[in-house]
Amino acid sequence: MKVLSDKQRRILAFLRRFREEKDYPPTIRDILKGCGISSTSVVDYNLKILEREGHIRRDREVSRGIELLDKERRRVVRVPVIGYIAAGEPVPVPTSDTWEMEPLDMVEVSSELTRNMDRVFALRVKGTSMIDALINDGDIVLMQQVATAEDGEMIAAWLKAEGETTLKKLYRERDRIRLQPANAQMEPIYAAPDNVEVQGKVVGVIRQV
DNA sequence: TAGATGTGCTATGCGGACTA
DNA sequence: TAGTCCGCATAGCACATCTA
Repeated sequence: MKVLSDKQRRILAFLRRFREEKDYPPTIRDILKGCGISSTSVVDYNLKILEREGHIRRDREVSRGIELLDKERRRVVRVPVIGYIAAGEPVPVPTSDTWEMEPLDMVEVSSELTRNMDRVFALRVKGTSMIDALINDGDIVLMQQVATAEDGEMIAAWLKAEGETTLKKLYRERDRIRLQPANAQMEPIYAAPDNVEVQGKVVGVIRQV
């Protein structure tokens, strides 16, 4: 395998960065601008080399048809989708006894997303209270089962008196807990500290398009 | 629906480095 | 020194999509 030139490494890094930021591949002209190259033919020339060397795959039939072929294939882990999260409906969070319970569904996610944490489960979101945090109705949130959380963390909070579970950001105030929605149209929920039980914190989101 | 724009690609040629 | 290769620039074509 040939050693890549600086320009080829720059293009490869740009492809990775663009993919992570936008979740779709760049055009040749995006690469041109992003890498400070002055001609599309230079981009094409270097993409041909990257393809030949097995760093990328190109589909010339479609626009943005550049696919990164990472050498270290990402490991995929299966996460159980154990229920829904929405105000008013309790969520069946697994305990140590019920961890192996039958899930509604399973989702496959990159191990990078779960960062090898244990006790990770998924919940399907019902409602739009976290829409400003880019969590919409139908999305799936990856949760880690924890008993406590830091201020500002997004959690599944069990309101004992109301018998409800809700997905909100947690803030501790003097003598109460504020559960803050990420939706300008919605008011925060205030509750006594002993009425709130943290069931898990959000570690990732799988968005529905 | 026509023109504008975006995108991918090719043909051609130039300059520098290397080699026989 | 001429030939070859590499990396690049310029010009322009074809096609798809957008917009007035």
